Amino acid sequence: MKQQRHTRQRQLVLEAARARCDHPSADQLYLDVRALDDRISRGTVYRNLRLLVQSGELLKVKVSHVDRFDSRLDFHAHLLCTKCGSVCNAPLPYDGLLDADMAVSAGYAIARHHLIFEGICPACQKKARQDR
Amino acid sequence: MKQQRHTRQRQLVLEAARARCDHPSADQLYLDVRALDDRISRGTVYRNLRLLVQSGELLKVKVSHVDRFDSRLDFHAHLLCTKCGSVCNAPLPYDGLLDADMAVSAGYAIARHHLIFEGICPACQKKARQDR
DNA sequence: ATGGGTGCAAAGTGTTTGCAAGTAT
DNA sequence: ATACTTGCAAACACTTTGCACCCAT
Repeated sequence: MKQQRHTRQRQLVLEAARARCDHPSADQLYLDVRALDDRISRGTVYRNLRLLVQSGELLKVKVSHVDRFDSRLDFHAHLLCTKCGSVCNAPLPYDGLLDADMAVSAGYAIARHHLIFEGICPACQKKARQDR
Repeated sequence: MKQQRHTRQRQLVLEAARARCDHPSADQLYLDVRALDDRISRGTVYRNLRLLVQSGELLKVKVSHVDRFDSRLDFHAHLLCTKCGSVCNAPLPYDGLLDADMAVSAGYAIARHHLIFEGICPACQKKARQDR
């Protein structure tokens, strides 16, 4: 991998990602950074996000068709609200044994697993009750 | 939901999806159907896939940024090979208890979960050994 | 000075949609 | 006859990329 330089833009992107815990999309981060530096471009944000994921400073969360990013680096499960689209961390420890078992039974060299719960978040449930 | 009609094109799309067990993408299905009817359009394939998912005759498999489809309708885990991009069914029973537990501990109304293992499939492992 | 990084705009990829004509019911 | 469906092409959303200039090392 090629040598990474320290730039103001990359720093801004990383800080923006760390400032959020709602697993923001690239575009959300672009808007956040844009509020601090109105000259930064989308291309730069996307490029830096890719670099930051490559160097392990961020993780990509694969919950929907759009890429989302997470500054929390330990593996963990996610909760996706199918109503409002929000993504939260799930209160559940990562089960490495699952990977080991699957490696044996399927013959794959398992690196990790993704576990995503789909449902309605408490806020949307409450709203649905009020609207009734 | 509006009334669904039976059309030759929809039938072709459904049969094409059922003929594969590798969780094909919309474009792969388009190519398969296109081989049988060279007048069908991409738009029609996409539209019918959406309708077939809505009516529960197919499931969308959310393993990557591109939509993939599955004619197997029971919930099950998947294995994604990060080398060749193939997707297989995982030999693991669906754990409904996990959903019930998460509903309690997170306060979500959980509908289901997605479990995706990432790793290298046996074929790619073998190829890697040979290339060494 | 060197070569990675930036801003911009254009291109790419996968999917959806408006429209006029066609067809299942 | 009605209104859902089709083929086509244009539009869309999200992401990547080519280029000339810039700047961290």
